[in-house]
Amino acid sequence: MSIYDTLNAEQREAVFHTEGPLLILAGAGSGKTRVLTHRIAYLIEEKGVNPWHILAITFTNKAAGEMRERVDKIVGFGAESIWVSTFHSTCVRILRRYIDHLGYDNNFTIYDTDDQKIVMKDVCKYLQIDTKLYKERTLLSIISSAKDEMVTPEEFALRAESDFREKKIAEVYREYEKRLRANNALDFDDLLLKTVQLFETQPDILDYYQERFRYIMVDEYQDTNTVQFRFVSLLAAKYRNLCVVGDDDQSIYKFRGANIKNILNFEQEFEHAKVIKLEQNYRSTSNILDAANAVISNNTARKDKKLWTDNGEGEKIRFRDFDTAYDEAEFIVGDIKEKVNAGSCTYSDNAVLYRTNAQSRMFEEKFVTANIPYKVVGGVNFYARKEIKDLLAYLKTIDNGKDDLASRRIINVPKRGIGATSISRIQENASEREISFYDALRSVDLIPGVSRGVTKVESFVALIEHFKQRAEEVSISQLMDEIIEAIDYYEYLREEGDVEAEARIENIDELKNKIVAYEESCEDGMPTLGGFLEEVALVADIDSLDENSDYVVLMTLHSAKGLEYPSVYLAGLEDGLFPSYMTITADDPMEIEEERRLCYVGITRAKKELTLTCAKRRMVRGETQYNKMSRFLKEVPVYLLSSGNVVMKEETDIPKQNAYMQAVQSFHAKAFETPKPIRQFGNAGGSSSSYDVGDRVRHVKFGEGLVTAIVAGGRDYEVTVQFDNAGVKKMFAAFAKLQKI
DNA sequence: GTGCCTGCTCACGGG
DNA sequence: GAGCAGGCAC
Repeated sequence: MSIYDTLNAEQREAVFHTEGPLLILAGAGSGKTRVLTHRIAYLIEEKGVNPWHILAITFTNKAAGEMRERVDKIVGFGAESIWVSTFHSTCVRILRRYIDHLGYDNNFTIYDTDDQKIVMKDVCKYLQIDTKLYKERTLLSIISSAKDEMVTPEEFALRAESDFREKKIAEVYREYEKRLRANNALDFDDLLLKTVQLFETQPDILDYYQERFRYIMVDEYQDTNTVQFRFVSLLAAKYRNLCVVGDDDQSIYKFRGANIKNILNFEQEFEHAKVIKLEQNYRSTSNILDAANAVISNNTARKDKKLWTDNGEGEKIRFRDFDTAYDEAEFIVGDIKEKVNAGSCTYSDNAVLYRTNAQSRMFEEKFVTANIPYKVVGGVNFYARKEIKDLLAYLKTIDNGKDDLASRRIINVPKRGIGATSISRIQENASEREISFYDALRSVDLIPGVSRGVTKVESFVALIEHFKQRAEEVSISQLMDEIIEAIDYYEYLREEGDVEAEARIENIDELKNKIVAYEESCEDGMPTLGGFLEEVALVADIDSLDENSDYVVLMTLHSAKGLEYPSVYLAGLEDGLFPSYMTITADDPMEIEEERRLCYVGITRAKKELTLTCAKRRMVRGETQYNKMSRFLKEVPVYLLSSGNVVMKEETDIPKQNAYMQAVQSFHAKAFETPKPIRQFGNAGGSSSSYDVGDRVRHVKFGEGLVTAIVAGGRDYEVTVQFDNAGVKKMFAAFAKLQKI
């Protein structure tokens, strides 16, 4: 009996096919991680491949960690020399050794989204860009896509030709690049791009890695973008032992450049590629799977496949609709509490999934009130929090003074009386002399116009120099404590924001824990400040999920990819929220298909129980929205659903819409060609406030009148009313509070 | 230089 | 509803 006997025929085929390109189309829950780990074991134990020659790439550190753990379990010897890591950390490891060939220093810093924004702000100021016409966010996302597509600033400028706007953006791109380079910094996209540039310009380095990585495996292949594809192709070009695993139905990262063609055209790109489909699902009940299959079958752009399982039917899928998002959250929280109290499951068996991070707040409130342990994944990344970034900026400045953003961040935190004017003068001086911001601080007495701040700056420099000395003598955690002490950081936080201070201090404790964990994990080498900073730069929020703790997990559908739970709640299934308003109104029908794949991902996370919920009314950015139930809900066959105690009848159009909703919809049917999410108008109470052209209405001040026109404006509807005693008035529906009579 | 107020904009997803 | 730039008083 060998370990491979536990695999099914297709899985075994995938494991045994070790030479040449291989595409594994692995449906949700079809055991692809099992296949990958067994394949690694097979390569080493049966094919005699040196573990040193194996590279496995995943998307998150968490996935990498899991794979590493499972590989360690089945590979007896040499597992530690296999590279299992994310695209980004793989690239960082390569760049730390060789980026000097591209004119960077090997101890470059990595800029996160916040850092990018600060640089972009500077760039716009410098180029006198009107940030009303060109928003920083937009500019950054254009640059990001350009990098994903491997378009350099020069190429971007060429493509712009005579288009004024494009030319302007090209200028911004060039300046942004210049500044990153001057700061010896790379952004996330650069990590991939620079590695590819390195490979393309340095054949000997490429050859070294091609020889090293003779067997390459890539997980979640459907979410690779162009530059990642290029990276993998280059590495695999020599030995062609490339095994990619993916599911086109789970491609949900188009917005950050994922190119679904990478998987759809794999067989054209890599000649004689073997394709294996894994269609048996080991995760879910057949009811859940049938629902997933039914939904996804509405997509046109997909490879044909159908998941099946012999897990048995299981429970029906529960469907509940509520009046408000408040009721929805209350139901889900109460339901989980009931189940756990009855002893039928633990908290950690349950996950609540939603489309947007903003939806988490309502659930958080309810979980807190119900005293249920929970964890929200996503939202603000731990390392993006102000207090954490402040302290890390101290560490960065101490570690090497080259990161201008870090030094600038902390020079006046806590307040030292060094203001914006002094800071910009110092920055200008630093740029002129082509030295770093911190080096300029050291000779601040030579900078004209900063006389008043000189002593303050000097004492800041003395502080940093002192800690540089201490960094040589004490551990990182000790250093951290000394810094917090010296700058009286807790006191500073308490003065700043009263309510949040305690939460921030808790976060700092968490940071200290992470430092200690890093120090302990470095058994092979000395823990260094630089090493720690590098590690935290690439951490994603999802990486912090801990299976051993008992809490309910709340996260977006995007974060849930690759995870599974016995019981899943899919909340907020409303047109306008999920699928999102943007995709409904988009010209490109493919956008809805991407949303549908997201829905498919959500459904297939569930092993035993799936609960779908929606609310008629919810607050979105401060205003009440009325939404129809999601079109995806209607794609789930009615016979799979149960609604409360009553099993749904086939012919019922779910849910039964109340008179108000119908009225609102008929109004919209006239206002728009296509159905759109329904927004609030008239009074918020909702029962009988709808009116139409030709209706008699009552206004609180103007009395009674006749509605003569309703025009959709940007945010609201402009209603024209012929009042009996007050003449013709035009007013916005939300404010007018007109009552139909 | 700092702190407060106001008004404006933005609101999908993430390494 | 939140975060931020800009204006203003101290």
